[in-house]
Amino acid sequence: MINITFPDGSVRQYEKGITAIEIARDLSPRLAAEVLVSQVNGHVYDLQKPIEEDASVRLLKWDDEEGKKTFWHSSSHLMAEALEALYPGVKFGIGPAIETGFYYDVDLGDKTITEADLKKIEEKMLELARQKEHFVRQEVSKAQAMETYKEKGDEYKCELIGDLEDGTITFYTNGNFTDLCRGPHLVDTSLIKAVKLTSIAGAYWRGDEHNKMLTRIYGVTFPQKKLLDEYLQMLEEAKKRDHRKLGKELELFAFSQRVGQGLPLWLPRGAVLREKLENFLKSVQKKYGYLPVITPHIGQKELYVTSGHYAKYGADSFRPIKTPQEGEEFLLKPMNCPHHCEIYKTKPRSYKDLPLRFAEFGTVYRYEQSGELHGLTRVRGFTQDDAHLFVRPDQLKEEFCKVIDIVLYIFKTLNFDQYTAQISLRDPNNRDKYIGSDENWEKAENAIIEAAKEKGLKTVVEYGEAAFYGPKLDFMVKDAIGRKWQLGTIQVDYNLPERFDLEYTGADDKKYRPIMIHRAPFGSMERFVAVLLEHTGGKLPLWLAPDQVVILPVSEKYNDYAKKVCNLLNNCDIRASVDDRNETIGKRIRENELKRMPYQLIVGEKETEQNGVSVRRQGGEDLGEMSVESFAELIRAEIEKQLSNN
RNA sequence: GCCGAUGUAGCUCAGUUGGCCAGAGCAGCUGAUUUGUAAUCAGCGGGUCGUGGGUUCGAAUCCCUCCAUCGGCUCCA
Repeated sequence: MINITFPDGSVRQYEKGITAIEIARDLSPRLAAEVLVSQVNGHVYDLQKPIEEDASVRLLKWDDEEGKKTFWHSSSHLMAEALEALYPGVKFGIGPAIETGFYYDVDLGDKTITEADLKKIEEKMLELARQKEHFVRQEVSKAQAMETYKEKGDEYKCELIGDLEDGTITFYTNGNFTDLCRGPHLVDTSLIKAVKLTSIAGAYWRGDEHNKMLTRIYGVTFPQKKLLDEYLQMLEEAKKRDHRKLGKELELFAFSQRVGQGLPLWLPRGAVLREKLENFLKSVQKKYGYLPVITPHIGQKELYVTSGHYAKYGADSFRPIKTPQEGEEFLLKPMNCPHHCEIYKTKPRSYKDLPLRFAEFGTVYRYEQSGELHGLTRVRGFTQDDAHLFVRPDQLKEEFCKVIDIVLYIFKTLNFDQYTAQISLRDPNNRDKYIGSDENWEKAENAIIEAAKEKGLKTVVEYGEAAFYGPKLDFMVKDAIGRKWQLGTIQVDYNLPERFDLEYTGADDKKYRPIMIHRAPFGSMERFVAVLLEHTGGKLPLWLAPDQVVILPVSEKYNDYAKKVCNLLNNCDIRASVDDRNETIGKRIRENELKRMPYQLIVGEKETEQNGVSVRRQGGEDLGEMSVESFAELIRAEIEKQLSNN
């Protein structure tokens, strides 16, 4: 007999060699029906794997991350089986589970698959799922595995097997389909009740653009039809919140083919929104001792040769700008840091001057590959809410912590209450990708890790995600419908101070090198506005709304009164306008609702007589009649509440 | 940049297998209406069918080039 310990601490005894699914059946039939995969002593295993000794066992279900992952991984095998049935001779690359769903990369030879074919594949998958095919694990030798796939003519699998160690190779078979796979998998396919193949795209074999492009088919599956419906509904909701759509509808920004791709045009309303965001951050930064600076949009090529960016990115950037002067070349500013370094160098600095914090809403231009451009989240010209902090080593951690404070304050004010921080460190196996000494890298990495810990951030560490000049801390927020976005970033840099030979004089009259912190809490104005729109669905908080109030006279007779009210509100710094178009009141209300107008004031006979307004809040709530002064006070109080955030 | 899809009026979309002058709703303009909390009525104007080329008696429709957009891949200082 062996002892099995459960997550609640209870222990039961079972025969040696019992499987997790048998344990589940013993505990309850319902659990047995729902369990997807097991975790034995921390490792995820097939439910049919015999347990040979004392172990702690968790039975993972749909709600467990690993449960979902196994479910989707098995689904990708199910899809592969369907593909092989429908397209004989298809070769397979890899088919993993992803955050939502799964994909399989396939080589269809001279055949092609289009969106129209997905339905057929879905139906085949459901047909196979209903046959309750068991996932059967089989250990094979490297030679056997190689032989199988050579015979099948699948060079991709052969390549994968080539990289594996003999003795660790396993196959999984469901129905007529066998795949090289580490597992684990579901017990059988019958748990897969709903299938949706979501899209089809090209993907390079092993992610390398020099390799052949395979066809990637994305899908998602669920153990209940209801869950699929909910998922599809979420996708609909996401579509409605798409910032590109909202940007057009709310007249915030636009793109023009003539101006060029990836170069956003900010419309009047969008410009107001941006201005409000900028002013908000400026006032926070003022409190934290930042000094505003302004630098030009271009700089001599030499500047970027000094910074090292030219060597790294020069070839893939906008071409240098030539002048009538032979040999003179300028680059469009791709980042603000080199300029800020030169500001640092405008005079000798003492240890007493530090930290120095130069802030600038700096517009930069980067030649992103055309296929990468996307709405406002990935553009070729954008404005960073940038600042560079020049600090002494003994100030590094404290300054880093204060930057984290700013980021968190912004998140709180804008109701991003779910966020994590990613600590991006060097790829330990590929150190020549980075510039700077090992010693400095270690110091910088430790400073970030400690600061994040001190601030109690929920963090994940990613190796290989660091910038080439230093490690960074990136903030990821979850929006109102659960999608993750990367926003602000804080980066430690020992490299640029070196390259620009930045110094300060210490108390001992010796020269020292300051450390630089790059930071952008929004990331960029473009990206932040995009995320904010998707988060709020366009219902911006009152203090940010480009239009806060519209006044609707019931008929022409009340236009003058409406204008008077409008003036009063404008004088209180409230962004109000009159909608006196010759349309019914119902139509004007509808249109202003569609524009996400926070407040609509209806004025007619009653209101004119009593010097009042009837207040409708966005969404339809009727706040009744009140004086103009009370309304202005209501607005003031609401904004104050939104900005105080304590 | 690569793979795939798409591109018809300011917006959202129709336009059968190539065939008279390319359509609708919304928006716009004009007029009527003077409106009380999510679409008043009528009339009018508006398109080189993304661009350039080709096939054809004839092209929005078929073929090629380029441009842009979308979904991915790669990338993201």
